[in-house]
Amino acid sequence: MTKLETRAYSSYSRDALKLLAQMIRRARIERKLTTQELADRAGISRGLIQRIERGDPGCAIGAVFETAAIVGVRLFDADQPTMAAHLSANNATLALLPKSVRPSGKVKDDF
Amino acid sequence: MTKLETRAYSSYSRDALKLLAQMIRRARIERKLTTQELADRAGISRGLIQRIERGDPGCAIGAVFETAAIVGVRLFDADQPTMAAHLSANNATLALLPKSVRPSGKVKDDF
DNA sequence: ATTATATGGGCTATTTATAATCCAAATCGG
DNA sequence: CCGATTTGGATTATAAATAGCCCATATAAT
Repeated sequence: MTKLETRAYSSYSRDALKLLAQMIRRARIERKLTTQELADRAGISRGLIQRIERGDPGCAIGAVFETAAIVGVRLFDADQPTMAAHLSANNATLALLPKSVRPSGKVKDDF
Repeated sequence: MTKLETRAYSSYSRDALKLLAQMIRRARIERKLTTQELADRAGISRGLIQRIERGDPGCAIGAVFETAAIVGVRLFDADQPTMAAHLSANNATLALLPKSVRPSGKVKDDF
């Protein structure tokens, strides 16, 4: 039985997922890595590599990101120092933001 | 009991995960959305939103990407048409690549 | 063509994530 | 300060992912 769709995904997140999956697969092949070799390096099973390269939404994001990192796919188009910079910058901004949110009035969206 | 570390993650993928988590949390607060409201919109539980904003590697990537999309966090710094373009470009490239990989000789890496 | 092997897919057992609670503490608006 | 509510964290039952097999097919190198 093919599992029939449990959740709904926006086309945006579905495309992002597919794109990441394709980039990983392409990078793996270009680096001449076997699915098994990649699985071993990532510490996961070959079957999971297959699901990752298929863009399965149910895969653990940690496994996907780790796999991407191994084959050299850059998330956020950024290297580590750049990401670290963004992290601390975001931390600073987050510190200034309210710690809990009150939906003022009835409006939930701004546009 | 705090679950003791099962897997190892590279610092790169851990940072990428944290960064995405922070961007989501920041975007949610800036949009004045309650964790419950965001959970409802994403079709997931509030507890999962908390783990997503904590950068938990075990979260399903579909749930994370969907949540990001809802609060307006752009994956790959790209809008939908841009991603679609990358998708088809990648498809074309993949078609030219070998369909299966043979580790030539003993070398697994190229550098 | 032949041979070795990579890939795709299915299957089951086990681990893990997720939902749905509930509670205590923190936070914000009045 | 007070009251309402958001948030964080724990717990438990359920659902789902993952690992580890297996087999058939496709692919690539010789």
